[in-house]
Amino acid sequence: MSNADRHGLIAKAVRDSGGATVQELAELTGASEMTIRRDLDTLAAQGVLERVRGGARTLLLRGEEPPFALRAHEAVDAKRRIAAETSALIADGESILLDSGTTCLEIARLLRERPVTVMPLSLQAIHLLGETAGPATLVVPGGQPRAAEGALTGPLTLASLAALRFDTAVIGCCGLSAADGLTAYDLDDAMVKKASIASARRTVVASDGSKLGHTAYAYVGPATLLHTLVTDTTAPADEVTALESAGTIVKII
Amino acid sequence: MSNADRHGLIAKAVRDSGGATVQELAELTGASEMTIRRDLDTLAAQGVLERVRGGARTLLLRGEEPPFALRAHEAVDAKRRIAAETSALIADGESILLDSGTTCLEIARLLRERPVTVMPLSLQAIHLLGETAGPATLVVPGGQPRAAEGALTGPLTLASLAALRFDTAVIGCCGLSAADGLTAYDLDDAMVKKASIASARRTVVASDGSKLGHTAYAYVGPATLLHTLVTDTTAPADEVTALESAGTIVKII
DNA sequence: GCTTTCGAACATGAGCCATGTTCGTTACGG
DNA sequence: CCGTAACGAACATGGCTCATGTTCGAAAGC
Repeated sequence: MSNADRHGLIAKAVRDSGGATVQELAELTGASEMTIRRDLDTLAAQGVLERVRGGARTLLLRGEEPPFALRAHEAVDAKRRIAAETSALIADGESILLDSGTTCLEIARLLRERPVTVMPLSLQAIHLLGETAGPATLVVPGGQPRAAEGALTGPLTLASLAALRFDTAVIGCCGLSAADGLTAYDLDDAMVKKASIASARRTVVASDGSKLGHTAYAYVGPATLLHTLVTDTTAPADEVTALESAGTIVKII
Repeated sequence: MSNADRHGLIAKAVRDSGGATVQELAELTGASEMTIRRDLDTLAAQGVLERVRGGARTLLLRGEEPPFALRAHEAVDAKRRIAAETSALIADGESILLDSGTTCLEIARLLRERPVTVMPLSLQAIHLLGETAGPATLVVPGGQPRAAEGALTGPLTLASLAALRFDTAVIGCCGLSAADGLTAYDLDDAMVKKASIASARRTVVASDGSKLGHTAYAYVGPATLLHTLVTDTTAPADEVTALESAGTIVKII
């Protein structure tokens, strides 16, 4: 079992029952108590849980998004496939706006090898595109990063978006439905997504099926703004048909 | 001998004589030819030299700056000490503009642990400040990074600078003299430095002594714009006195 | 004050990275 | 067109780092 797997197990156990003791977690994972303690410290630093004497307590409220460090290791396969398909929708030479989130980070990994211009809206993607001298051209937007998420937001980000026009905006999402449109967990994020869509000729949403039919609390815009949705087979069929009849092209991988 | 040491030796040998064979370099460093080939590939990717059959040729013109990857390992000690002194000049709570370059990267490492707001002008420093959740607040400027240097330049950078005002601008330099003022190797860089100084109440230059009395080709501004210079004992005494009589406070570490 | 938990320090082992060696392939010179 | 030298892919090896476990003294809670 890898380090990340164990972290996932612990986070799930703590979230499901609201808390757990070090002993319980050691039994559950088969690791020693010392290792569990170290894991709990790590997860506490990531904001996944709260350390208490004897164990840990959950910090996550229902409906809230789990932290980036955890999501990055979940459903990697589906994300890779969605990323590959999204990348295939993009032609050489395009200028691309790339949203924050784990799926978009996978897309950044692929775009690095393509002759395109990319402006990523997360620190992780900036780092990925900046450290290797590939054929891709990197443009950095201004902004203030939101904690571990690394998503750039605020007036500097909006100003950078306002100053440029893109061929394609690749957007990740927290919630999408034909009825409630595109939604985000964070108001600042929602503003950035809104401005992103406005600055691009075409909007592609890359999202695994679990987000479809779900509605987060910050409204971005109606589903009719979206040209294409790339998702996987876990997407609910009724949402897919509703989105398609609203004019969005849906690619199911 | 560490990897970086050997790279430094190879780069120096190639630069000094304009070129070298794999055999020569293997003898010089005591490494195998295969290792030398791998090193040459790495250095070629960094833009330090050009690979030719049987060896390598220099790419650097006289007076040009060696690439970032090499400078980062040179005179680390002096840079650390200059960085520490520069950091000491900054009060908690200040908002700081941090220039690109290896010395400023060391300063970023120290500022990470301080309750300050930092806007770094290089990708490396953004990454450093963004990955660890320290007390420092990170603000990212927009811009286009210049290759391996990671220095942000262009209209987006200038716009970000124009939108903000800072307590202190910490500037690295390529050349500084009382007569010719502050100079940079790159015109875009020079424009950013100029705008940086204009956006800050106070300008601190952090530079090892080798840059003093030296003049690069892109003019930034007169030495009278600088409030404080932090340098080391290798700084030429006559330049130091000339700068001091022009009104700059000089700290020699 | 007693018990349990905690975490610092050290031991250990697995995995990774740098290096070297071998050998078939490729490029240049005659 | 052939011979020689260089090249680089593939594998072997060894050092180093990182994760894990163990021990034990300290600290926290009952």
